[in-house]
Amino acid sequence: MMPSATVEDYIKHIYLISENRASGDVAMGQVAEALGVVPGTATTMVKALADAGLVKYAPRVGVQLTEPGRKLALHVLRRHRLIEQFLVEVLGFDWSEVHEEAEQMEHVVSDLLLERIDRYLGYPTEDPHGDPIPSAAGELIPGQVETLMECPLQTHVTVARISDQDTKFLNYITDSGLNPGVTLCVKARSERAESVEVELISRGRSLTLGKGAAVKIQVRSLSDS
Amino acid sequence: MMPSATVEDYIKHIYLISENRASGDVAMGQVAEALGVVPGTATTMVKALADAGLVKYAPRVGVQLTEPGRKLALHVLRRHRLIEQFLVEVLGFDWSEVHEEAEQMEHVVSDLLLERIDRYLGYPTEDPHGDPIPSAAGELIPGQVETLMECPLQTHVTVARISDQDTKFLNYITDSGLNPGVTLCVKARSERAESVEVELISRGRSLTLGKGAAVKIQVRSLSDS
DNA sequence: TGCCTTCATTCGTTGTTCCTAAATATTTTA
DNA sequence: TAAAATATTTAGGAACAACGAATGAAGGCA
Repeated sequence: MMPSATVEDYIKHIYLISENRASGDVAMGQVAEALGVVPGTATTMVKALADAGLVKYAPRVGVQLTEPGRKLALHVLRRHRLIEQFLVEVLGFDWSEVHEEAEQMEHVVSDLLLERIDRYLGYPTEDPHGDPIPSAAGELIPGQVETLMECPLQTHVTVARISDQDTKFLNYITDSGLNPGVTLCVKARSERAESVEVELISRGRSLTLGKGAAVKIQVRSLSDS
Repeated sequence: MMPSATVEDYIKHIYLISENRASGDVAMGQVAEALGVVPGTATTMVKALADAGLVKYAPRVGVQLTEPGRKLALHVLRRHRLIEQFLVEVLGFDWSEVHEEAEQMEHVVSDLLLERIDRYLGYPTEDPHGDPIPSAAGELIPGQVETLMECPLQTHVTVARISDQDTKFLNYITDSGLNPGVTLCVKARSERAESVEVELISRGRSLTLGKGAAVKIQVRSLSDS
């Protein structure tokens, strides 16, 4: 039985929540919030997912993807990210506006079509936001990155990934010249003031970001691969 | 309110059925058959479509698209056919295998994406089967064509359109060399035997078709535009 | 220890969407 | 005009996805 779009969304969000947090279990509250439903709804749905073998559910503890669940999550993510990449690379979409579109299409494109898209794009490994694209086999190379709040100071780094899909935020990123691929250097950071001062190398400009924005910007040291 | 995929399918099929037949009204039986439901279901659904203002429904007479209904039908058809064209032209699909894929996607692509696809393709007027693509404004140039059962004998004509979406039939067409664009000449026709003898000009081969197949193959005289 | 707050679960319901089966009604046709 | 073909009505049901409110559990704090 093909999973419904709703099931795919639940599984995808559970994956995305647990991806960052090290702990294995995702709290129901987080699931409910991510999906925009009341907690009771999430509990019911997650139990159904457990019956379908996609998650392991421990009442009052949380939920965790099983191997089939993880496979499904990566499959959905692969569809989503390849579609985003395609929209940007081929159809000239702006990277900040592709998310909604991909959100719809990720539930209907066939494996065959996805394969063609992948081939057409030359088997890309990242989407326009810098997010890694899972392989058809269901593998994902995480790509080690640090946020602007953690990376070394006075070092050249490139923007690898913006971990937020909000169009407004992405537009801000574009306007500030912080797109993935751009080289920059963290000049100073103040934990107390919760701010980071960044120099954009190519533009020779500096700007200061608050912690909230800084943690969403992931960078890679230039020395790496 | 956005029409559901089911509503779009009903409207699309009502359009396609009435497109060929001159009479205004489509019988409920035909609607039911096209959608693969029992007649009662079609009646109920069509009444809902009438409430939504998409069709005019006369009990025991039939159903007819209103202007909004026609607009919607052409909009869906435009999506379907542009997607098919895109899959064939850009992603290298075979024209016989794109129908199912487009069937899914036609319900989710946004107007913006469709516009980009249209532009990317250079504003095509026909899909891979030779079906005309309605304009964004909801206009459709019918393109006058005749079937192999009607066209003049001993005249060079080109295949304009195959009015069947069945993969097996389309594969047969491909194998026989009767794809849209191919030039041929009807040598003889027998109404009684319900058969047509056709010569493929470029291949110098002849073949005989039954009436059932012949009426699905639409041609255009070479003298026309 | 025991209460209180927070978070989660259960339960009863709701609402949509789409469908079927079977009885009934109307038209057409022979 | 009766039989055959078509439609319509009625009653009902399954799947899906959600909510609100009552209940329950667990950890923090006095």
